[in-house]
Order: sequence, then C-alpha cells, then structure tokens
Amino acid sequence: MRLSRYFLPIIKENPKEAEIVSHRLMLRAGMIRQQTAGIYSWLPLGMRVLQKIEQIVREEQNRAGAVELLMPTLQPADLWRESGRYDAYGKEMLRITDRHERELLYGPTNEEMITDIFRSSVRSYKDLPLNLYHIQWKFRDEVRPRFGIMRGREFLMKDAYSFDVDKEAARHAYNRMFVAYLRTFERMGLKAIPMRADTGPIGGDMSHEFVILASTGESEVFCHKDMLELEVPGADVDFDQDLTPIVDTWLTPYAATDEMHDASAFDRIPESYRVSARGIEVGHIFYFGTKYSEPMGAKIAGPDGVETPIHMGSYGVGVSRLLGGIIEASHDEAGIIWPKSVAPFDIGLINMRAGDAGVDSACDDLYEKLTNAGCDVLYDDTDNRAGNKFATMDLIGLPWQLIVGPRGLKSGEVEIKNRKTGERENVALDGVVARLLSVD
RNA sequence: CGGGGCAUAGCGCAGUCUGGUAGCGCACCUGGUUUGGGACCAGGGGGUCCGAGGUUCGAAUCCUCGUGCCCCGACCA
Repeated sequence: MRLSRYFLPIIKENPKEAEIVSHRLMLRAGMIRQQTAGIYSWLPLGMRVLQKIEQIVREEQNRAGAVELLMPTLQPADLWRESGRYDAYGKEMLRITDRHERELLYGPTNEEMITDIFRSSVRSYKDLPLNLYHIQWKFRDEVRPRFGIMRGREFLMKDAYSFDVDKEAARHAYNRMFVAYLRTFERMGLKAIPMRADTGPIGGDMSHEFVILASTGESEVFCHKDMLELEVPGADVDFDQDLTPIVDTWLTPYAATDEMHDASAFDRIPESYRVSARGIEVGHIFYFGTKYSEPMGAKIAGPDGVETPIHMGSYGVGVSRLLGGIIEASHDEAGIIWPKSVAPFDIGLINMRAGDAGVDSACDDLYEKLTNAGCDVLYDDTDNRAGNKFATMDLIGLPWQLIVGPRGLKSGEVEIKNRKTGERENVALDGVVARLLSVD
C-alpha cells in the first residue's frame, strides 16, 4: 500500500481524553476514532489489525473443532424471556423497539439464540458433540466505558457454544477450548494465564478467565512464577484425544484474580516465585450445564431414547479488546510494537527523497518485489520532510522498516531497522529482499 | 449510579475572575529553500466560542436550564 493513496490520519499530539497508553497510541496511529462514548470507528490501519486478530482466533477455533456461523446483532426479546434473562439483564442491555412495536435488543451475548438454533435442528445424541461459534459485534451499555477500545460499549467478540450429552462430554469440550485459547493468545505474542473464575450457581471448577499481564491492567492478579514458563501446546495437538493432562499442567500452579484470590495459599508459595501483577481479561470460558437448555427445551434423545437437556458451555474472546491488550503489552516511548502475527503491515518502506528519480525507482522496485514475495508493505512514498517519516513508522509499529535514500544508494546500500530491538543494519540493495524474507 | 472535572479551528490550549474587533502552537493550503531520525522563510484558509433561554447598548465572558465528553469509585469480554 502506498501511503500517498492510503488513509492514515496520524495525530502528533496526545488527545487529552486518552489516559492509558493503548488508547493514546491507537488514536495517534490513526487506528480508531471515537464516535460517542464507548463506540468507535475502525480506521483502515485499525481494521487491518482487527482482522488479523480475528483470523488467528478463527483458525484456532477451527483447529479445535468448532464450526463458524454468524448470528445477527439484533435479537427478539421473546427469546430472552424464555431464559428469564430479559428482566434479569438490566440496564446493560440495549433495548430497541421497531416500527411494529416489536421488542428487540442489541445482543450482549448469544446463549439464547444459539440454543434456539440448536433446538430447532438437533434431536439425537448422534449429532454431538457440537461447538458453534461466531465473531460478531456485541453491545453492553456499560455505565462507564473507558480505556478506549478496551472497555467499549460496542465490541467485537468471538463467542463459542458447546453442546454435549452430559457433563463428562462437556468437560472435554471445555478442555478443547482451554487449549485453543492457550494457542490463540500465544500466537499473538501474549502470555495469557488461565485463572480460576467464579462459576456462580453452577459451581465446580469449570470456569477460567484468560488474563494477560500488563501494568495498566484493570484488575490485580496473582500467580506462581511457574505459570509464566509453561509450554503452550503446538499446532499438532490432537483435539480428539484426552486433553486433561495438558489442562491439568495449567491448572496446577497457583493463579487467581483478585476476587478468587486465596491469600493464605499464595503465601505458601516461596516468596521468589510469587507473581503479583495487573491483568487484562481477554478470554473467559465456562461450563453452565443445562442453565439455558432446560428452560428453553433444548433436549436430545440418548441411545435409550430418553430425552434429556443438553449440557452447554460458552467461550468468549474479546477480539477488539485484544488490540488494546497487545499494545499495552508491547510498546515503547515511540509507539506501538506489533508482533508480526498481528501487524497491519509487515514492512514499512521509507522513501527518503521522494521525487528523486533514482530513489523513486529503487523504492518502486523494492515495493514490487516484496509485494510479489507475499509481504504486506506500507510504502511511504510521500514527499514530506524526512524527519517525521521515522516517527510515523515507529508510531504505527510495523515490525521492520526499510529505509532507502540517496546517501545509501550511492554505495548501493539500504538500511533495515527492527522496530522491536531498534537495531539497524545496512544491506546491499540487491540482497535486501532476501534478507527481509529471512527475518521474523 | 455516587464523587470530581471539562466543552473556544482537525489536535493541544489561552482568553472567562474584571462583558467591548476570537487568539496562540501544531496540523492544513500556496510559493520558495530544504532533506538520513518530529525542517526553515514568507504568505494564506479555517470558528453557530456545546445548545436553548435570559440580563445588557453590547455576552466566549454574567444568570438559568439542558446536552455531550473525560477522570476516580462500584459493575463487566
């Protein structure tokens, strides 16, 4: 993409409303624009990252055997009356009336709707297990939206719902999502720690929040240092096998959020192994049994022909929140540092002397070669003063910068810079494409 | 929902106390000089001063009532 033809509204000064670093950087890098409290437009750069994150989530859901569909943002109120949540949900739910006075709501979550879809078509235990998910915008009318995209009212969420014949089968479904989440966050360069969460009236140990550590996190979290060293399962993990051994290794070291914290258990950990930090919740999984299937009549016939309510679980990932989370976890004074897997572009190509025939043609040539090699390149071909090109590239945080100017070309060299380490390297012009293709 | 604050050009702000031609920096446009890490010179454009009422010869400024946004707390992917 040529910058001269792109839409990248960089802001040089700090918007005063943005207190935390991810919010500030997203506004400054031209990724988002607030439209009203807790509601944002996604500008081109932000949308690219959002789609990258979404795609990683999607790939790992698919790998774990979940099946994608798409449910609407608007839902009929009657569905929620069936589960009893229409009244219970309170003011956080945005309620809408259409021209025929029909009551609708902007979905804050989709348990009711997915249960409705399931019950209309599935009758037999032979159709199970089943895990359906979608990635769709949600709306929760938070009292106080804040931190930019991290706590918006409108947010993009991946929500998956599992359907199983009994609790044991549901545990396997739970474990599959557990492992999928470990992989999902790892791929985004995040250390996400599963922490036991409140299960509410269901009880048991089948609810976990996935929390990433960041100094600006909203809540306080505690864990054993070992938790940070655990190995995340590889892409070859077999989701049909018993995943309990993997999950158990992740449930053994101490890890708890503020509200689940057991101070005395924590104190039994040797002091040098205690980690107490701030955390951002990026995922939440839980098993809730027949909470919705029972009132909504979602039953299946077992081998004996007897109909029983299905056992369900739901599994959420805050897709839009992850952008903020990743930035909180990965930035410096100059701006964002995107992990390669979610970077909006792989390489920023800087033309130091736009308008100079020699530099232009060298840049154009590199742009074409890198693009043909499958790289996403943001090519700054503008004739702005040299100075702020670097600042812009640093701000938007592309993993690599490729700097081409008359000085280097004189000796047939260009410069590459690693955004993360700040290391610069001069490379022969004819070898730089190969060099960039070989780096991470 | 409790507490605090803010609203003046795209962004950051001054002006408000003490009413009298709407300003500054950055950004933007034109011309020129520049060019290797947030340039320089000259010129220029851009404002229902959040809204509605009121007081006054005259309101960004004073009064009343709204609205929006931000921050702290309680609640949440």
